[in-house]
Amino acid sequence: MNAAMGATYHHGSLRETLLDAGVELVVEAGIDALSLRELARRAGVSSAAPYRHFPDKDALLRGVAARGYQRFDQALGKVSKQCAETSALEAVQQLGVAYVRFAARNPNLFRLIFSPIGQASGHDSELDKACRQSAEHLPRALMRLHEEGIATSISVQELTELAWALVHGVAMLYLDGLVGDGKPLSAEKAAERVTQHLVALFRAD
Amino acid sequence: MNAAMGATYHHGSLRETLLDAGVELVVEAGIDALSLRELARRAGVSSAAPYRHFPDKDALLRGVAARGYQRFDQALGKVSKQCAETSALEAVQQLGVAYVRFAARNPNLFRLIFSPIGQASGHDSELDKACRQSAEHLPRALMRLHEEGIATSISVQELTELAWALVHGVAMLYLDGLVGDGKPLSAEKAAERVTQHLVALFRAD
DNA sequence: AGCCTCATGTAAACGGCGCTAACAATGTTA
DNA sequence: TAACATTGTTAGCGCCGTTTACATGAGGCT
Repeated sequence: MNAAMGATYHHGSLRETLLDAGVELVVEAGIDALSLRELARRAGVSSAAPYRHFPDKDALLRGVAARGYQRFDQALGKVSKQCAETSALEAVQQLGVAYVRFAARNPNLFRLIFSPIGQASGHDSELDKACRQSAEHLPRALMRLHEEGIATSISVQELTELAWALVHGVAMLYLDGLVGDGKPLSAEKAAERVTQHLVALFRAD
Repeated sequence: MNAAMGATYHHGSLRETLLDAGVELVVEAGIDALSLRELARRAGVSSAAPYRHFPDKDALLRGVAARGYQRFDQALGKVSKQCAETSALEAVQQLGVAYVRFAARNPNLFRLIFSPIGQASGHDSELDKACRQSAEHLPRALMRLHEEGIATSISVQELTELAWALVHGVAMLYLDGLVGDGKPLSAEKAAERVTQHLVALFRAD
């Protein structure tokens, strides 16, 4: 297929094009603004063409969610690597901040991946994989914590629930404008404040 | 207006009827399942009738969200009163459990009130009021904590952010099926586990 | 009572949506 | 080259949100 295509009947990479446009549209205007017809328009094909690549709109949205998870995973993975040589406590803190920062910078993608669509498992292996991968960073960092002899009285699973719930809650409340009590607190500040208490809890153990 | 109405031209309480039907529909089938036409059908009026009471669909959804917040506020208020004579720590813990329990029992309402629609402030005074009210239970309980001399090194606002983020995160992750690691953990159990760590943090302070 | 007015209902229409069916063009392979 | 599978197109269905023009009836005024 010719990459520099002109007026060919077959698009050549419609599936990818639709997913790209889908991510773009979600990022710019939110989930509700996405319609198959609009994506088809942007890709320069007819309204029915997307159905050759996705059984229905939800399937396409799962594809978009999968890409969102991949970005999320990359953002967390980057921080994990950067903190490979710091203390485990520092790594956990940084991971928490990165979690909230991603939500703040990509609110629509974040809302999508943690919506029923993004959580529909068993339909899209790519989504499932990306979801699983992005959920592994926190447990890994907490495992390091155990290895350093910190907070060993609590199981890694329970530590994960605790830390995950905390940063996820901050992220969600931040997106809803419910954190900061009026003042436009930055997402990083909010995350730092909260994760510091978490770290204090670990230290106290 | 006659309450036991027959074939009157004017409905008499269409606004309330629509909101009732809206809550019902959201509870049963989720936000996306709600359409103005369906509500009109259930109320036995024409498709355009709802526009005499709501400028658009979002306005009606805000009304539904306001009712959701009122239920939420009631659930938390009930627990607050029950815990008026217990220790402040116990009250905080019970409040956290009630928060997650409400989310688990009313997933669709919970998702609605913490969606952009439920958070749109300045449009619906009833919504704003119900939102503010339901957000006051936690700070009040944490204030009692301070009065008992617990965790006084942290401001009530910061305590609120911490506790709120934690329980909100648990609630959200629970709705997404992301807590419990496979096993069907009850919402109460999940909330208890997490809030116990929070209480431990307060005690350690 | 009769009338006016206004709130609140109806009917009909518009464009946009998800989705399907029938058909056409292209790529692939024997 | 001929058959076949893939991937496009066109046209149309029913549902949706919303608007416009019109109908009904309840309450206040004289």
